[in-house]
Amino acid sequence: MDTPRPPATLADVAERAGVSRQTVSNAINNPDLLRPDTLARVQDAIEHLDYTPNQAARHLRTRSSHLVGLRLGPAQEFTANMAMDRFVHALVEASREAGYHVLLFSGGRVAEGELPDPLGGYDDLLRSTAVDAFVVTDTYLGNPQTIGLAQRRAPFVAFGRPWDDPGAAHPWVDVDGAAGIAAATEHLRAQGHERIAWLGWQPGSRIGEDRRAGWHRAMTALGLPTAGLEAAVEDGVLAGGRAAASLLGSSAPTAFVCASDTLAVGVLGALSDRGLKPGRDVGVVGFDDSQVAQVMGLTSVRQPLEEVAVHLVAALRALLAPGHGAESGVLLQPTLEVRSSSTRG
Amino acid sequence: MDTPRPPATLADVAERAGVSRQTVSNAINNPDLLRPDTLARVQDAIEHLDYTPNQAARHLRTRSSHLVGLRLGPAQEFTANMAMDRFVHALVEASREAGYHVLLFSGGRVAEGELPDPLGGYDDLLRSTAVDAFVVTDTYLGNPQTIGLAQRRAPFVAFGRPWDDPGAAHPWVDVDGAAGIAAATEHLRAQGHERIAWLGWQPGSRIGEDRRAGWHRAMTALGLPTAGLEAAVEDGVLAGGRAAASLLGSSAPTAFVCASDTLAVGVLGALSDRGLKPGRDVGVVGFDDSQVAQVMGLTSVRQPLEEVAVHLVAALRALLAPGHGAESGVLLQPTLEVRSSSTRG
DNA sequence: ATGAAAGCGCTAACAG
DNA sequence: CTGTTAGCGCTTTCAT
Repeated sequence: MDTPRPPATLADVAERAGVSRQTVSNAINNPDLLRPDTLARVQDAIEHLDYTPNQAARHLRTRSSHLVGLRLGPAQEFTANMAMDRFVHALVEASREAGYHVLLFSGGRVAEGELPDPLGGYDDLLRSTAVDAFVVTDTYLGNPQTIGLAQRRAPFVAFGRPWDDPGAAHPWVDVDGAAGIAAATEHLRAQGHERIAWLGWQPGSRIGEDRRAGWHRAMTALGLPTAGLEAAVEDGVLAGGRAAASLLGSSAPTAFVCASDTLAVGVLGALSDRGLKPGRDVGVVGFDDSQVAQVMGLTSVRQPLEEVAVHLVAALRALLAPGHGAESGVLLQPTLEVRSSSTRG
Repeated sequence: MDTPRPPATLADVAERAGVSRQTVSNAINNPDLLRPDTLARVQDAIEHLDYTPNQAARHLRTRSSHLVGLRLGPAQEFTANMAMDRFVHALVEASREAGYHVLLFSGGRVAEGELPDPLGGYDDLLRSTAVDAFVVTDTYLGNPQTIGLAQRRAPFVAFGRPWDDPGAAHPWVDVDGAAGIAAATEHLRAQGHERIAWLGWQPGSRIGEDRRAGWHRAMTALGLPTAGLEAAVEDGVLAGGRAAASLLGSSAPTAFVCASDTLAVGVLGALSDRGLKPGRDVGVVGFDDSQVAQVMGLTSVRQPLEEVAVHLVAALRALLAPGHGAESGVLLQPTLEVRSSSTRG
């Protein structure tokens, strides 16, 4: 009994307001063009008829869906998606404020032994005009997709620097991981530590190398030794624990800066095995401020994902609405969330 | 130099194949209607022109966007979103296989002191024909949105039972939390525990009450006492730790079953404070199999979210393509991920 | 089995 | 400032 009738259209509103369809369209998209009284009449009609513009029609006409595509990687890619949840939230919120929605898609299931197609899913969405643009997040893998997308002239913005292609023309936003790690190192120094170890990933990840550089740079600036104080392992709790145990045995560090929360949790376990208390006895800092860090009282470098999302969306708007010049690269500073794992007392 | 020309349309394909537009449309949507040789010719043209149907046009014509809306709550709602990430992944994957994409939206920022609008965002998306249907996840709050959506005749499926409305007509999928907790309780009994405590939430949450019932039922069936062996606190590590400490002091439990991983982490902390080792000395089981549980070696009840997503999408298809009778309610069984926190040795 | 006509609801371009 | 005309690309009649 409630609303069995089909939704109102522009024509319905026009008729009720006694104007043409075009005028209604203008009332919505260019209110300034209308005389105040006409505008009021139209708005009244819109209200009464509970009118909402049909997106499909608008989309077809304007060739703009107001949708941005975000590909969800085949889960658990390395370490990055510990923060993915927060990022998605932030992106949805920032997009909403700009009048966009976020369309999620997957690259498709990756068959056993096959390499995932770095462009899987992008092409169809774009050519079918389902989305206006993409947000690309997994640039830490190297950046095959940014290259591929650029070749296809696909509008996109990247969360992540174009490490391997300084001449890349697309807009990007990234977080200065090296600076975050340097701040963590300085924080530990301020807590009285001098033998501060780096627990990072095996070479091959630009992000990992960047973070390590932050540690090394800070240590050097502080006049502290680095020799024998680092280990590179795969990202995992067990691997982190083993590496920490080994470092503790060989070079007596009193603090650890880690490339990820996962590794830091491993360190925590190694400390516990030796009866050492995090914070009081040995300082530990992780990276990503994941739920795990929050729950375990682990000090961690936190990426300003909300801010990242806002900049990405701003870049998108600039990209899609020519005229607005875009910042083509933005590097944001992370913050250090200090918890008990790095403070004495 | 690559693809500056606009994407091919149906008409382009028709011309190249020497048939009418309609025939091309049929080749795509009803291939059976074409003679094999015509079909081949058309497919050839499609291939050569790299044609992809324009979604906007199809959407306008068929009144179906092939998009399902999923609202992201204002972050951190209670405990549920520890698993949200996994669920979103699963839903995207299941949707893809059914030819749908997932549109994320937010309820809008909730102003200080205001109640969030349970229907915020839904209405516009629906009336603007931006989405075909919704997946509603936050039914644990009670279910104002299911009621509101039902009133608006909005097509939707729910992850979560209609606790307060057994007569609800919408399709739903849920996980049998009580059974999961009962299995956890039995597991602890099999490990030799008899004084198994329940650490749950304050009354008012149907989900919380359901999980507690699973513990109580299992304890009774096992002939074990429950008196003095339970506590109800707000969901948090600190609260969980305090409650565990109190129970340990008052009634000497040797194991804890918890309503969430968060509470279980609190228990772990309390044990550590007393020099007790999880597993060996005291058994602990959490709920949700979050990253925290995986990283800390916490035994936890795991919801089969992939399966949930598949059933939700199946229900959606049935809802949107009348004829296919839908199952209107599905209750799935969780599994117990056994780790060191609940096993001796 | 294929084609022709009509129109989904909207907005860009031009007239008035 | 407002109205008219045309058409975005597709699919649903209905003929053939």
